[in-house]
Amino acid sequence: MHAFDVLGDPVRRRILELLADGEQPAGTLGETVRREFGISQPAVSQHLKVLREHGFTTVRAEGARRLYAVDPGPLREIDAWLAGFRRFWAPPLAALATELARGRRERRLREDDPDDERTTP
Amino acid sequence: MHAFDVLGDPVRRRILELLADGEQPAGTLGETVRREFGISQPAVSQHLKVLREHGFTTVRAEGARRLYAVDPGPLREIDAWLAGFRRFWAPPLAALATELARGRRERRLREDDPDDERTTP
DNA sequence: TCTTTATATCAGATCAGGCTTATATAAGCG
DNA sequence: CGCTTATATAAGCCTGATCTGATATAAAGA
Repeated sequence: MHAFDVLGDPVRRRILELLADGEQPAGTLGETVRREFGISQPAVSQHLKVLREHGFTTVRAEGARRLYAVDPGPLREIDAWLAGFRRFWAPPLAALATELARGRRERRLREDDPDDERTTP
Repeated sequence: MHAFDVLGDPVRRRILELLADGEQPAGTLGETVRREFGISQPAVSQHLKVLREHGFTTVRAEGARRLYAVDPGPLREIDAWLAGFRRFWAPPLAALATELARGRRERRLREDDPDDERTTP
C-alpha cells in the first residue's frame, strides 16, 4: 500500500488532522472518529494500524493507553512528489522561497551573506 | 474515489509525471507505461479515464489523437491539505515565504510596506 | 469505400480493503 | 485476585478497483 493510498481513506485523513494538534490516546481519537463516521472500535484500531505500519504515526504506551502522534516522514515524501508539479500553480517566487528556506538558511545565518535575492529589481 | 486514491496508483502517478513535461497523446503515454508496467492498452485507457474524470488532466482532440495535459486543480487541493502538516518539517521561514508569495506579493510591491517580520530580534 | 491506426468502452474474473462480530491481551482497581 | 477499561487481533463477508480479451467508434489513407 502506497502512502497515497493510506491518505485515500477519509477516516485516516481525519485521524491525522486530529493528531496535527498534538498527540492523543487511541480512545479519544476513536470516540471522535466513531461519532463522525459511525464505525466500530476495531475499525478505528485497524486504521491506526495502517497509519502506524506505514510510518504516519508514532505510538507510545502510557499505562494501558496508547498515545499516537504524527510522524511526518511519509507526508514529507508526498510533499516532495508534489514539488514536481508545484510550478503549475505556485508563482516562481514561492519556489525560490522554498529553496531559500531549505538549504541556504544556515549559510545565511552564519556568514551574514549580503547577496539578497528577496528584492527583485 | 478521492484525489488521494487517484494518486495511489503507480501507473496514474507515472502518467502525471510524464505529463509534467508537457502534453502528450494517449498513444505515446500508453507505449511508455505499457513498457514500464506490462499492462494492456485498455488498462492504460482506463487509467486515463480516472485521471480525466477526477480533474487531473485535460484532453484535447487532434484528429484521431487525444492530447492529454496536466490539470493542476486536484494536485493543488492535496497541496492545501498537506499545508496543515508542513510545520512538522518545514522551518517557519518557509511558511512565511509561502504566505508572502501567495497573498502579500502584490501588496508589498505596491505599498512598499515598512513593517518587516523577516528579521526577528 | 475498405483498411489501418488511435483510442475508448464493455463484460467478466480476480483481488485487496474495510467493515463487523467475537475474542485476546494487558493495565487499573476494588 | 476477579472485574472493568483500553486497545488490538482474528475470521469472515462484501464492495469496488483493476486487469484482460473482445469490440465499438472514428479519423486517415490507399
